[in-house]
Amino acid sequence: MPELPEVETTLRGIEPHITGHLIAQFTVHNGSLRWPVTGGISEIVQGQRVVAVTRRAKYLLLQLERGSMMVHLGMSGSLRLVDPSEARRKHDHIEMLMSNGKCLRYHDPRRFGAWLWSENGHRQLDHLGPEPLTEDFGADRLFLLSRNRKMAIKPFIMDNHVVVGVGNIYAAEALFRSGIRPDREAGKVSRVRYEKLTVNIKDILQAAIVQGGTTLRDFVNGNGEPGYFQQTLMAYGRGGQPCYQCQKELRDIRLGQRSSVFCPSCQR
DNA sequence: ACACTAACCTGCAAGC
DNA sequence: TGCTTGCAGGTTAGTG
Repeated sequence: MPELPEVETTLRGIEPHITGHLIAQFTVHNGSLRWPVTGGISEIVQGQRVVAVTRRAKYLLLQLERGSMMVHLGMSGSLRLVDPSEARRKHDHIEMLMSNGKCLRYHDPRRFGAWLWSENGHRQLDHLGPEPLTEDFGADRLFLLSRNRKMAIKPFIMDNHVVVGVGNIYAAEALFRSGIRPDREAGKVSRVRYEKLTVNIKDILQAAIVQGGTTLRDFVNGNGEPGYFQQTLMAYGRGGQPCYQCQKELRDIRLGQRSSVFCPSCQR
């Protein structure tokens, strides 16, 4: 799944083909997602115009005339624009036929994703921290929020209350570039190192967006094309292999049930 | 408030 | 060949 760059890539791929058009038909083939999607949703959204498509954290928001649909891709979700005549694949759970003839298909083998309709906002968005690529996210915030926190720094920067959009891949990469061990206690990292980390988080996310995201197994953008950022990964997925900087063997430890690769020599 | 675990589900690779 | 195990991009709900 999709971290922030993959969601942003998806947004840019589908937005121009969706915005301004009517939802002609909305079909739920399998509504057993994180929260059940009932067939009744179809009657509500059909006939409504898509006013805008935006992103908040890893959520996509389809703004309709009388409310909004919040879409999350979970771990294995993807959205693709297809010709309606194209055969539906296994795990294509939801499809949205637009008045311009385009069909948006939601594919999600693990079904950790979500499609939620609301007329007046989504409570999931209420507690979210700042967007990483805006001025609202800076080193001061990381430094202040981390004081007296015993938690390891990697789960700390992956906490959506702290900052959104930093998932397992980009957390590992940002810490590698910053020379910070992922298991370092968040409250003991200096302000100077948080400044470096902040810059690296922003740089990496931005670079990944430019390259169309990271495709590990099956991520595709709105047009079915893969991303290329995986060619840039220095740490993620490289446990046991030599560090590109010092040739020492990269270690793979578990933090908060997530694999965390780092270089014991370059990261302290 | 904080720290930590288990859970949701399918697919795939590795090991026996 | 098959069976079992563990792991995978995220988030929430529940425990102390």
